[in-house]
Amino acid sequence: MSLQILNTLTRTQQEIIPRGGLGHTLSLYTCGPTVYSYAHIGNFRAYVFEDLLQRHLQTRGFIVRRVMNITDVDDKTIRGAVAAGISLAEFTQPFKEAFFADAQTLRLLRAESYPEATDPVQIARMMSMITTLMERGHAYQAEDGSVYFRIASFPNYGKLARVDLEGQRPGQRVASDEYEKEAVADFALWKSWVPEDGGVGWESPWGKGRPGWHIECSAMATGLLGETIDIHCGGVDNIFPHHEAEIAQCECAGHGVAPFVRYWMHCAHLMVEGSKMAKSQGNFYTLRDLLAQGWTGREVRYALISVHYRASLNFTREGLGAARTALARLDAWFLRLTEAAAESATSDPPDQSIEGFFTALDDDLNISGALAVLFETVRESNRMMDQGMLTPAQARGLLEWYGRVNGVLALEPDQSADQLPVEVQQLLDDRAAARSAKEWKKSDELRDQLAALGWLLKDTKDGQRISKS
RNA sequence: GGCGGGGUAGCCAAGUGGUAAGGCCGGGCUCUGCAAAAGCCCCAUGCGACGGUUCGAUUCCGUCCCCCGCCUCCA
Repeated sequence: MSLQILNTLTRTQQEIIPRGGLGHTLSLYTCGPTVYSYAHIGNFRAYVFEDLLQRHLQTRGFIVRRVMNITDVDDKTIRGAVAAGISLAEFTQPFKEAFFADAQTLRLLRAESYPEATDPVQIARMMSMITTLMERGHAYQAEDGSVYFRIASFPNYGKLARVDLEGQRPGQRVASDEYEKEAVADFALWKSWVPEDGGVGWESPWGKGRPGWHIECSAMATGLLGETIDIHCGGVDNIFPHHEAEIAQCECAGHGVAPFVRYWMHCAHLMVEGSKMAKSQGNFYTLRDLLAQGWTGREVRYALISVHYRASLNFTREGLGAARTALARLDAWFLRLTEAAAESATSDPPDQSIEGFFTALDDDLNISGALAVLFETVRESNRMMDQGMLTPAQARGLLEWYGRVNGVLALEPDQSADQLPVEVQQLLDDRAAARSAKEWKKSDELRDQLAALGWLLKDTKDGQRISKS
């Protein structure tokens, strides 16, 4: 089966074929963060989905060129900078750094580039696009100095979201401060400077101002990936108006031959404990919040990745707990398999059926089906090891398979490079000695001492295993 | 109102016109000096409601109910 995804544009499932044909580079544009604050767990749901997509594409042999933008100028960033009395760059810098740190914690693959909206190169490209749109009659400057996209000039507007502008005539929704626009739905390409913008602004042919949000993505996407992009991802809330606007801008400013994007993919939102995540409800989490609660990046990753991207995800404490338990099971299985394979230099290929992990993902990233294959394989091979029926070569074959599986899931245990504290190591050594002398009472006392220090001890047939409790 | 996504066991969640994957929780057992851990087994005559088509529907059709999102630069 070929790799297929549900294309928002056509609302049908389609095989992914790069623009240049199979074997050619596949361009992937993923909407990135607006760095006015720490990204929240809902943002990361989208990024984890995109990571799964990229990893699976690569596993299937696609050569992926991915770009993710950083929006570092908009209403919120300006408001934050002005409120803090610092420059826009000073304000956004820590949030940019936090974003990359969080992305690493969640094991997200790096994109090829992370263009920033305030980059002079990008600003210049935005102005160039706006100029073209003006020249072609797709944009106009209003009385307030702002430049707007003239939606009436683009009959295809609404094709992605399938909205009918006829049904949204100006009326109850006209904001009082938008009187200068020709039509309500016209959106800003260039926002003219206002006092609230403080020191933020760029000189342009239309006066001092700043770019509109939609034009940022349009300019960065086409500038780095070309006028036609293969796949463009984002959250469902971006379908309208953001992505609709991007289509309008790109297809009107470009050479007009090809579509801006060939495959649109959108992930659903997540909820927290059954409710919409909102600051007012007190269920608004950043990754940092979760780490502070004792969860690890890979546990959060598992919780986010294990629900199909188009289904709304109910993010709960129970779900995180389930992630922790399931990961522990995978870890234990991997360790056991590694030991079973130790004496084998060769590997026997596993049953072909476990390739079902990948064919499930081929079907619009059916992660549930894929995980089912993984856990069935875990149970079946555990059963064989219980019975002493799994040969070392078979174990090695399974390990190699799991290596490919993990290339997509990225759920391996964290590297615990840290040395054990000296006193802990001493207690462990003492206990090992006591155990070999069968001094159970002393052994138990030492275990209690370790527990008091915050260490959890487990006796396995290969000796003591310790972890932080 | 318009557009879109959903309602499957306590929770999360696949899937098929032919009698319900997987994960977590729970129960049982095995192993172990004990404990913990780990492993195996069990766990929905039922798939929002009501009609219809069919030999047979959770899966197809119709009607209805409920949840979530977008239509206000929020993933």
